Amino acid sequence: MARKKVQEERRLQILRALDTCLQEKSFEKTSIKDIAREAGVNHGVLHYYFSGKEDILLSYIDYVIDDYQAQAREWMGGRDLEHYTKSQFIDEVFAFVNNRITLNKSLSRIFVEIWEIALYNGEVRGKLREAYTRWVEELGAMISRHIEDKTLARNVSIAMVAFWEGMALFSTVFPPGTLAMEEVLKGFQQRIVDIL
Amino acid sequence: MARKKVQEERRLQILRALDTCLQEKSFEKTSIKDIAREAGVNHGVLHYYFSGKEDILLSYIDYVIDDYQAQAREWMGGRDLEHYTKSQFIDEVFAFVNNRITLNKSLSRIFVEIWEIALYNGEVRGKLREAYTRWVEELGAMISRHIEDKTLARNVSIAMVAFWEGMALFSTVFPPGTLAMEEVLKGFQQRIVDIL
Amino acid sequence: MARKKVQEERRLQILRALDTCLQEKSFEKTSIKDIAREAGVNHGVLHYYFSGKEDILLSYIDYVIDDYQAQAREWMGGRDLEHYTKSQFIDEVFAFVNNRITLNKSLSRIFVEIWEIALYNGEVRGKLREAYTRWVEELGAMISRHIEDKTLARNVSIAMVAFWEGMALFSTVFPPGTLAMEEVLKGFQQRIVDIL
Amino acid sequence: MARKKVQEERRLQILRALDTCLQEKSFEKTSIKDIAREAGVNHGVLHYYFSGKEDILLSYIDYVIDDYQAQAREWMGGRDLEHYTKSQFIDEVFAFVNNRITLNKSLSRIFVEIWEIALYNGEVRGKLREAYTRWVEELGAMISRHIEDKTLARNVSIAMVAFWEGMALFSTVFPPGTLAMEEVLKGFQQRIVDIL
DNA sequence: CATGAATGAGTTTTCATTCAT
DNA sequence: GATGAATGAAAACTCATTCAT
Repeated sequence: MARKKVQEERRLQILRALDTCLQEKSFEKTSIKDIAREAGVNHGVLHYYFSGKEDILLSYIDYVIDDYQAQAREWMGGRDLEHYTKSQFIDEVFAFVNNRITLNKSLSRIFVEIWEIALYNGEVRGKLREAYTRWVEELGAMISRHIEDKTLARNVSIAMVAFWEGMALFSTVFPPGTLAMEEVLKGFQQRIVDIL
Repeated sequence: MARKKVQEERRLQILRALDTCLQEKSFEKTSIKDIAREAGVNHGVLHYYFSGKEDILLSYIDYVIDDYQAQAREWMGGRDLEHYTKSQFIDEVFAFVNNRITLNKSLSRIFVEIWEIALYNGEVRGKLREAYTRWVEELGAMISRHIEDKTLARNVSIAMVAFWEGMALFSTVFPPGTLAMEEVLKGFQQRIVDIL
Repeated sequence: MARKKVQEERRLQILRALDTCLQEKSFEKTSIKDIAREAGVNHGVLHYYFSGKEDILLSYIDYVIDDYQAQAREWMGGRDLEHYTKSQFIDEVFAFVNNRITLNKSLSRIFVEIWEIALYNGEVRGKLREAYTRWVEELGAMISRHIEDKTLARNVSIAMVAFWEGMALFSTVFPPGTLAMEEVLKGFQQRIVDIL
Repeated sequence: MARKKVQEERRLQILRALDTCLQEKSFEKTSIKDIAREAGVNHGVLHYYFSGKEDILLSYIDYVIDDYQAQAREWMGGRDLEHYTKSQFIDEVFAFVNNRITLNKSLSRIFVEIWEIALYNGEVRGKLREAYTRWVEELGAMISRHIEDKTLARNVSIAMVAFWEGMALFSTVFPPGTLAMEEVLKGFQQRIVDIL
């Protein structure tokens, strides 16, 4: 039991180290030794806990996706969505997404990195597809409470996620303040209110 | 003069080869020899025409951006935007962007690759910033003809580009038909019509 | 005493595991962990019972040689060689050697492996020299009972062992039935009868 | 043309370097850098001329086998076997094999190494099988000129090769003079004369 | 005694780059 | 200008061995 914990902790330590490394180098350019150095462990242990660099990557992606899904669950659990009015609901959703995702620059960077890896790696692509599908579906389910047309609900949720991702993309390239990100997000939010 | 032309042709040949290579491997994993093989030239010449791998990359990005700006100019030149009605204008813009950009999967892949490189490379980031800034501005200028509020025009154009980019991102991960891309694009287009 | 037995049993368990491993990988490519896995023990204990990988090897070679000498002794002990006729004797010797050694493919493989190690390892070479010397001498002694010329007896026994080893070598490379091994062995046996 | 020559020369240089290395270390323990050092070239070139360590090995084995088949051809070409008497023929064959093969200690070492590799490597095993098959067949064809029974001819040639190989094996382990190698070989030769 | 986490030397391989021809 | 041979740095990975628990 204690053993398992130690193992899991070590793995997390390594994944967190990779997370840090990715803020300054691409995964491709990040060497096993870089990660080890950042984690403060011998590079050999990375091969002890993971079967190779690809395994680290895949585990890392799971870790990132799990983490942000946990955040989403936590957010949902913390409020009584059932009794929200339409605009209260939208306010809350945007507040959450804007602050935790779209305007979270370091998360956005990580995701751009993952999108790129997905371009050439089917397994990563699968993970991404699954994560976004779930996101769209859960958002769609929430929207459905405020709208009749289910197809519209789904399409709106796809559009919302696409828009958020596009904005996140911009946040990695434009220095804060350059693009009127907040304003644009607010404008978009207003349109969504109008639609629902 | 002729000399210059030959040189320029050789460079283009190499950049086109890289373009092909990027459809199956990341830039990082694409070797100079891969590009040379694809271009049908000896790998040594790549160092004659370019100062190194990074130089090829930078030139390639210019080439890609120039190419798509040329397409945009050609499109704009080919029609009399001045006399378009609002909805005609929007129809045309979406038709162009959807077909040539958002749903152009191989272009989207290239751009995801470039976005990722920009994450860690200031020069590339600059090129991207400039390209998107220009895009937003030109779109904003066009929109301005149909709307009073100039700030709104700009914000709408930012939102449009962000949305298109998000959809392009999705197109690289979701098999065609999985997400109701066309429908979502059409729905979004309708909202833009409503706004203007 | 009991302690010693347990220890000895553990060592044997490990050596038998190595024996199994060598059927599919060279000693060089067989890792300590491979052996441990095969033996069903933790790899750490291999360093407890043996001083290192080389020590395992040396012990293993002793084990193999001891084992096959034990077989020989058992064979000799089981029959009254004193009263055999010349051809009875030859029949018996060949029957034993052919079945237990020359045509024992997995033993032959092990020996090829050991011969190769002996090429570069003086200690192993010594063990091999000693084992073959003893074999030649014991065979020579048996032959001497049926022949006057002692030098001839020795030379014949050397030739016999060489021939058997050569045939064993072939058995590791030629699929059974490819070379007419049995027939050749029988023909050779006949010549030996003729000589004695 | 000249290019090809240079390439072939370089490859040979590397294979000869491996040959030298194998006199003191097994192939497994010989590193690419060892071979490069021995050949007096940068280790990178080994990957330029060969696709990897296995390719070097395979090429080397071809080189060794070709070399010794060339020796055999040269030997055969140099004498008028048609007009030899039986015992002249046997004399010559043994003289050649004894000196060039069986008692050529460094060649024997190489072959023991190759036999061992063949144990675990199907491609090498195939090469060995082919080489020995050819050897047995050519020897059998020569013997057939002096004997009626074709099956016997073949079996005798198998036995001869097996015996020679066994003796070669001994030569790698017993210091010269320890075993009465020459005498044994002479005795064996006499038996062959008797048979034919 | 047993375990398994940790170490670090060593191996093969890749590749941008240089340079003589 | 083109060619391809050569260089050397750096990467991922393996593994015997050590050692604290």
